[in-house]
Amino acid sequence: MLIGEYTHALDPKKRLSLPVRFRKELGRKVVITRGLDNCLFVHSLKEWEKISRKLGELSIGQSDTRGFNRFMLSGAVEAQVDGAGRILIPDFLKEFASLETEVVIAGMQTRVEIWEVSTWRAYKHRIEKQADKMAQKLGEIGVL
Amino acid sequence: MLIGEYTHALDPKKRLSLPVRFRKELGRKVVITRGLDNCLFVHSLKEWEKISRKLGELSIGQSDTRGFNRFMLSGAVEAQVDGAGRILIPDFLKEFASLETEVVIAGMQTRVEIWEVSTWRAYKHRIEKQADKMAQKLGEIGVL
DNA sequence: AACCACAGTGGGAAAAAGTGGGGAAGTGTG
DNA sequence: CACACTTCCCCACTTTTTCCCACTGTGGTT
Repeated sequence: MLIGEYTHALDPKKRLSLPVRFRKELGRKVVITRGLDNCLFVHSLKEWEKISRKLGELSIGQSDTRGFNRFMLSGAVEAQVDGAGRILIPDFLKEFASLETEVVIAGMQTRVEIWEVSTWRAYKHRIEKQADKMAQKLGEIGVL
Repeated sequence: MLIGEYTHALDPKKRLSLPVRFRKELGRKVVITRGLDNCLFVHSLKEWEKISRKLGELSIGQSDTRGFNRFMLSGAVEAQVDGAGRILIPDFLKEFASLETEVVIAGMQTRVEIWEVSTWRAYKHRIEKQADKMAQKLGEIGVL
């Protein structure tokens, strides 16, 4: 289960070490794609196959589907995990997510997200303000 | 059943010992998450599985659902209970709940909550006041 | 009252995680 | 073909985490 939040450094060589807790589940090869809300998605190869299958099933007749497909697929990159548990972030993805050197790596159950730390903070603040909504949702799923 | 209120110390290594009364029910592995009103939730692995299943069912298509999911999942951490019955609180959760060294651990039936002692006191005062009001009202209408 | 058992706490040492950099190998360009 | 540049593999350093053991105070028992 990919969960938790970690802050790591993106080094000058654009390498990013994955948190140990994620390595086993992600495997030695991952797929990085553009994500939603200005972050990157990282999937294990297995998960990615599921996703690409689903994308393939979507009708290509609709232009918004076509757009979404291009968004996901054109930005997808296979990345090898090196001996130290790091992956290489390609330039265009680094730029897409406005990554500098401090980066947040967040587990989202089946995928991992990569955020520029400042973007992440801003996003989180926005979410945390909506405590009432959150309480409602928690109630809906039976936590409270 | 997790009930009762305990005050424990969060040591410099960010370790927090669980009250003995909770240990059996929580098991050797727990999941800590962000909670409401500035506290943390601690769930047994079993309880957490229920929650994460529900979370997984939510679509990522809607932005508010996405936000809720990110709040819950990125804020969740699996924690091993060590030989002395302690768990490790990650930095970002410690910060989220503004934990210093004195911490309140409260049983809430199916989950445990962790509060910074000052936050807890403030919250309790607020609730107690409301309780007075409520009791008064109940009295007025002849229930109590 | 002395004793024991155990919960909570603290600290030292070993192991591992994260990070940084050198240099070989590979790629593309002029 | 030579050059610049990126990628990959390896080693090394620093900090954090993990594991283990020991101290203290409390509550209960003999």
